[in-house]
Amino acid sequence: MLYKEYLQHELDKWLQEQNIDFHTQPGWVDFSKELSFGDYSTTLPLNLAKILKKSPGQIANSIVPALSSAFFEKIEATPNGYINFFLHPDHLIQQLREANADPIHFLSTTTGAGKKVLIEYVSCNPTGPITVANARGGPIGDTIANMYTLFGYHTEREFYVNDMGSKIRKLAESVFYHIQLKLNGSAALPEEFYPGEYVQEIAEAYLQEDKPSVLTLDRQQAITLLSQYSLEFMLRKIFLDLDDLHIHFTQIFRESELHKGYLAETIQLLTDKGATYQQEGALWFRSTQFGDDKDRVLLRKDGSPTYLAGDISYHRNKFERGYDRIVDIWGADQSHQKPLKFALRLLGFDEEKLLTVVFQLVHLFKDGQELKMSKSTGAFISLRELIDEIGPDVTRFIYLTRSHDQHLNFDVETTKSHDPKNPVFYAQYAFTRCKGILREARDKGLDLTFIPDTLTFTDQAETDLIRKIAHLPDKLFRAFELLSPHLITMDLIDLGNTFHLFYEHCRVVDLQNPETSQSRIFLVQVLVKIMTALFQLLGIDTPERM
RNA sequence: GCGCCUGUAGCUCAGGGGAUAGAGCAUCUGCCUUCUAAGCAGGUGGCCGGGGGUUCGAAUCCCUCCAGGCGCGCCA
Repeated sequence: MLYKEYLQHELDKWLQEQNIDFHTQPGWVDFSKELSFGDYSTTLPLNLAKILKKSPGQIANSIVPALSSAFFEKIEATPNGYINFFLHPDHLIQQLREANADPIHFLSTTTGAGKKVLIEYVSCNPTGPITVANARGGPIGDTIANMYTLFGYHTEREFYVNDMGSKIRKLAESVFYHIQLKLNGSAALPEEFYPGEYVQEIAEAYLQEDKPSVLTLDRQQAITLLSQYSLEFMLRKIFLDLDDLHIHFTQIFRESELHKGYLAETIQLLTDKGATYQQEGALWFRSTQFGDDKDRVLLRKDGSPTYLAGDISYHRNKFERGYDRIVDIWGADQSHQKPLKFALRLLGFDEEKLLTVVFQLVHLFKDGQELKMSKSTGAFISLRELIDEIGPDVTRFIYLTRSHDQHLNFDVETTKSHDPKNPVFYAQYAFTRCKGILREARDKGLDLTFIPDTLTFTDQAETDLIRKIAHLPDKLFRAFELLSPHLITMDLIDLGNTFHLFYEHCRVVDLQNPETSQSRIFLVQVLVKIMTALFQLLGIDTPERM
């Protein structure tokens, strides 16, 4: 149940009845700052004071009588002008029962029913292993996609492969070098070269597969062959690494698909709009017309399309596939957002449908020194190394604790030491404690399927936990609106905290007090279901024991 | 120089113009004969980068300065 939405609606209704030409703003109904202020609070009276020329306290007093509702036990106007809403205990228990019956339905809404969303993420260049830096889009994109699914959207997850660019050729040149070195004992270093160890790995894998010796081919043919091979090799590795983080795609889109006339057609469409011009042998997009810093090249002197031209075509294709919403998860080093959106507007697409989540880059430190990562120098920490050191759960959790527009800094040493104080364990431990309680209950012969007709909760720690559960739908919806998975992570830590408190205060399995025991077992079972759903959203495991 | 992001406790970070600025970690003090102490309770710790402005009210919005990151290719 989304109480914020409900309350905002009620307040707007009151404003209308009073003929006050004023509309509430989303932030005006929010969770109360502390438990003594109830569950939800509004600052509407404070905002009305000036218009109505009355004190906020007076206004609060005049609104309260109009707001009676079965959901709330108490609606209180404070002298300083807040209105605090206290959820009714009976209603809270009703919410618990609903959460138990169908946790997914309890947590979500059907906002996206019948709608289609495409979400594209990671899409790293297959010119090397996926690194700690470019993997960040993985957990973010995957969790956002999970949220869309939760809220009823038909969700497609896409990985875009740049299989046409010069960087693939550079990789092939590098692999070719190693093959020549291996077979001939010597080779000329190509002008463009990737120094990483993985390049040798590709060369060795190629030779092991008993391929016809590339050395008999002319250079051009050899490079073409090796481009293909290296690309597929790296893609397999990337998807294997992502698989360990439980990241999967419903489809892969290859840039080469666009080069069968679609890209040329897209450029023609832009030209038809008068948005391109020829200069110095290249075809330019007149993006300054829309406020861009400078015009952008679409077709180079040699006639080959730029990355931007490809991406405009790719997004045109996304739009033409008919989604209600298109989400791009981009690293901060992607700089062509502006001209891309200009082009799409020009092509007649609704920009509002396209949401771009830009995440800031990852910075690694060791002994206080930043480790600079670069594929071209071969210096980087691969995602694989990180997963091997700290496991997939901690890896995902680290990526998901920070807001995407926050730089992600972490120290290699502290992260590699598998620190048991990592916050992911705090939340997971709460979960395993729940599971421990249920095991104990079962061992003592209690019936876990039994749901009492009357549930009684008297301890403060119990009601606090129940209230936290009741607030979750609002919290999740907020995380969804903002496409901010890290808020879910925070909620899990918060929920864990409230549970640990409950655990200390309230003995659950207690044969001397069967009624209290049954109510608490029910509560723990609901919590298990809720936490499972939240961990699933984050793609993090729910261990039985730790 | 221009554009985007950031600056909040010792560290990593939450915080939708409103009530006394929060969490985890670290540190100090207590708590295991009871469902896992990877926990709980309590203490220490803050000119919310500086300055100005808007407002009844600013960590939050605007301007400016300082500091850091990223981008500013006929690379992808």
